[in-house]
Amino acid sequence: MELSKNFPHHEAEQKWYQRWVEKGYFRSRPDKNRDPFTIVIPPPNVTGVLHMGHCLNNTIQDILIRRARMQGKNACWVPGTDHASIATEAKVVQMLGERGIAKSSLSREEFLKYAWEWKDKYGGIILHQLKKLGCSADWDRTTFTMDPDYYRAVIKVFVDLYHKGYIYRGRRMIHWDVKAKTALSDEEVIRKPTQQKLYYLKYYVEGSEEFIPVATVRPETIMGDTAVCVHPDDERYKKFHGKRVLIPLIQRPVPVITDEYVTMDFGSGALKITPAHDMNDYLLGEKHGLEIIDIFNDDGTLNEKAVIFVGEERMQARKKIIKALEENNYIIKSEDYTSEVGYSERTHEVVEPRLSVQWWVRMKKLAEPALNAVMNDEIRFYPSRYKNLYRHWMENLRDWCISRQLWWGHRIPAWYDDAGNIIVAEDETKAAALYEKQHGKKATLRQDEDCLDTWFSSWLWPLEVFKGISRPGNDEFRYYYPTQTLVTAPEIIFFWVARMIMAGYEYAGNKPFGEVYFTGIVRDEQGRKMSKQLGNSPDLLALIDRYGADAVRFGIMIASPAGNDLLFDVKEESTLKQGSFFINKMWNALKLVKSWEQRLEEKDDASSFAVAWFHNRLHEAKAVQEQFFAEYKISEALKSLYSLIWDEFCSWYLEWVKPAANETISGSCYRSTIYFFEELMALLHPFMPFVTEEIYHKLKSREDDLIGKQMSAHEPADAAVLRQGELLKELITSIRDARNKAKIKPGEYIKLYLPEADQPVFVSFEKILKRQVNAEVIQYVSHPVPNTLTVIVQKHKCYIEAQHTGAGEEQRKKLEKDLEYLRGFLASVEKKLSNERFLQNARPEIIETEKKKKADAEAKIKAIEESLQNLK
RNA sequence: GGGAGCUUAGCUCAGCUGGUUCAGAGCAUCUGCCUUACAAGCAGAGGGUCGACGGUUCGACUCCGUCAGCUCCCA
Repeated sequence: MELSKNFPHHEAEQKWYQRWVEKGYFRSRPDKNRDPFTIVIPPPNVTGVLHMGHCLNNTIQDILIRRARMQGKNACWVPGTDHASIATEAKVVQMLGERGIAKSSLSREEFLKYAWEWKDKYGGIILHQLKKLGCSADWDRTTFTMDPDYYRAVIKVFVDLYHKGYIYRGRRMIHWDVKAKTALSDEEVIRKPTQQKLYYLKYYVEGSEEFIPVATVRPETIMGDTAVCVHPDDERYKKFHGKRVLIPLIQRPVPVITDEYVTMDFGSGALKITPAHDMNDYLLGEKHGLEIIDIFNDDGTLNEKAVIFVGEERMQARKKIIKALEENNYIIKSEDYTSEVGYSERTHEVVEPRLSVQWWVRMKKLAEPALNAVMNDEIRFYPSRYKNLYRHWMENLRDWCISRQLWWGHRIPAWYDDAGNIIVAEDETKAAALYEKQHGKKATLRQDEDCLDTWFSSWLWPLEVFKGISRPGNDEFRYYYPTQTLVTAPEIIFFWVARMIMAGYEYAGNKPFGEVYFTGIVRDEQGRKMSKQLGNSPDLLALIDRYGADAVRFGIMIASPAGNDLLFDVKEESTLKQGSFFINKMWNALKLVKSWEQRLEEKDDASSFAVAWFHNRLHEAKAVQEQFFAEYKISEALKSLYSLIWDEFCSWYLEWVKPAANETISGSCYRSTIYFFEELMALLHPFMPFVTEEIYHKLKSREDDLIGKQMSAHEPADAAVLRQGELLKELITSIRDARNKAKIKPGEYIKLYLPEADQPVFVSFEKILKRQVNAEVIQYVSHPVPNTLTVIVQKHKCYIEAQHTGAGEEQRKKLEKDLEYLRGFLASVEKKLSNERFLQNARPEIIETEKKKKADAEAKIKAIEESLQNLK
């Protein structure tokens, strides 16, 4: 079989993915004879296109799923997308805009028609991109959060929570996006330090020439003031307690109140209270029973309650009011001031705190079991430090605002009559019936216009992908739930992870997943988070096209320390190159091994030591893999495989067994080599599925596929053989180094003398050693050989004889350097051993190892001293 | 303002319950090789007083404290 020069990734990716799908490897059905291993994908936005974050996240999931599949588990990876109400609605509005249609000109039904049109056309592109990455999800299970069943499930949960008393309607202070005209959850608000001006305004005391200076960054809201607050102990203002002051320009009197909340040395120490337009003011207002005056319309313009500048947009109003205040001599001074200002994640407008009637979920009770589950490790977090963060959040939970002023999403199942009575039911018919029952009459009911927060549907994800809400207790649900592992970004621990846990306990009485692995955040080479806004995420499909999916997977995983952020060098693409070099290396190893097919001979295996050594090395590596996976150190696992394949297998093992130019290779050695190669491909397959599958098939013609291969369990490795292998490597390296330093040409043969006393140690790998250091002959001697280079490996003294051992100087320098180090080392060990307090306090085994260190160092020093003698 | 995390070779990171034959890996760098799988390679090498200062200890990269710098989450 002729092998191409390089691994043909385009062809292989297409070929194998198609075959995997056709043979149904990704498909999972309940099977009582096997344990399920289930992962639900964090559903990407239906508007999403593959970016680095997805790539990392889904590669990890695929690695876990493929590994589980090869370990005999019933691996089930459920894919899907999230309807992403705000993002999608924005896309649809944009599409309409391009067609010259204004959203306001459409009815809700018309708009939704366009929205579905958009979704059917562009939605789910990302799922195709995940296939390009090689993701082995069960595509038959693809779920969308607005699928009919899913939709009903969301509504059912809303109705249920409402009747249980968890959901209520309340006037609360919320973040308002004046551009999108919608409420935002706390999480959708981005806080950024912003340069502002702090104005000191005169609030004249009623009927007096005296005034209280009040500092504010939002002078346009003074018309909504309902008090001025000072610290009760503030001497400057004690005389004004109980008095009233006049709001500048409009002259409305408001009381002076006191509260310890005020910081005396910030600003003027006097705070204007505007309960309608500031979170803290609202709380203070509630505490002191203040009136609430809302001076804004929902688009951020001033309303008639503002009295002045009615109809002006808030930022314009600020400019105008400052001018008016200046003209009327109300401004004492202004100073620069930087503080955090909230911006809408979607529209980037400054968020307006606003009082609004919204739907809420009471969280406290739901949170209890969810907090306990994580704290007592029923659900494990990796890395575990997120437990602290989680606890802190769960213990300080606030109610969840779940209504959104959007059309794309799950419409709130609440109906109102003309008097404003509320009926919550799953559909209009049920609502009407319930209304009649409650009120004893029929009425025209009007459904709430708002939609539910997207997270109110995604918190049901692990439940409803198996129809756990719409068809509770069904077989699939009972088999797959709870799922095993959730892989997600730490930034959505509260939006999503915490709420799924709550929903899990509320609706299934059980956790939704056993383990949560938090990935790092992907950053660019400048350390900036990769984001759509910055446009610093590379085009993944282009990278996959250029380097291949395996190289991309490798590149992103190798750079991805567990739980830490990942710096991805987009410019150099260095880890991608490393990945494709690695593929090339394996491809060439394949070519080498295949070339032996024509040179087989059934004979004694001269390299049996190599086979025995690699056999043990492989089992040791398998155990290491298991350990790494158990701790979710996935990039460590990949690093160790990389080194196992490149260094141990290619650089050492293959070189040891490689037949010389005109020689044959023993059949048993060849078969072992093929077996090792297969095992290595199996270990690597979860990380790099395509190239490993290709090599697996090229190694031997076969019917089965690597993706479905069951991994054999590892056996305990023989430590003695492993030590022998390390000794051999060290001998080879040291002798080669000595050759280099003595300027012995690579092609030149040497004579190698080994210590007779150690012959039993060397004999098993003597032949390998001879070839690897290019020795013409190996002899065992009991005394130093004159006119040779000495190499000391561990405790063994070896002598090299060459035609011109010329530059003995290098050799001497090295030995002297080693000697110096060892003497220093010995001194420190001796010092320690002569320290009585050390002897008293240290554990016995520590003292033993120190004694051994001393003996070893002494032996080695002696050997070096002898060698130096020999050099003279 | 509250909370969390990070600071180890040029870069990205490992280093568990404290004990110098462990200060390590990969990439990058340097030297020598176009050796019949691979120059996308092979064989070697150099490079860090483990952010700063204190403390605990016989002994600290590893524990505690203070400080500095960076990042994230929340008010």
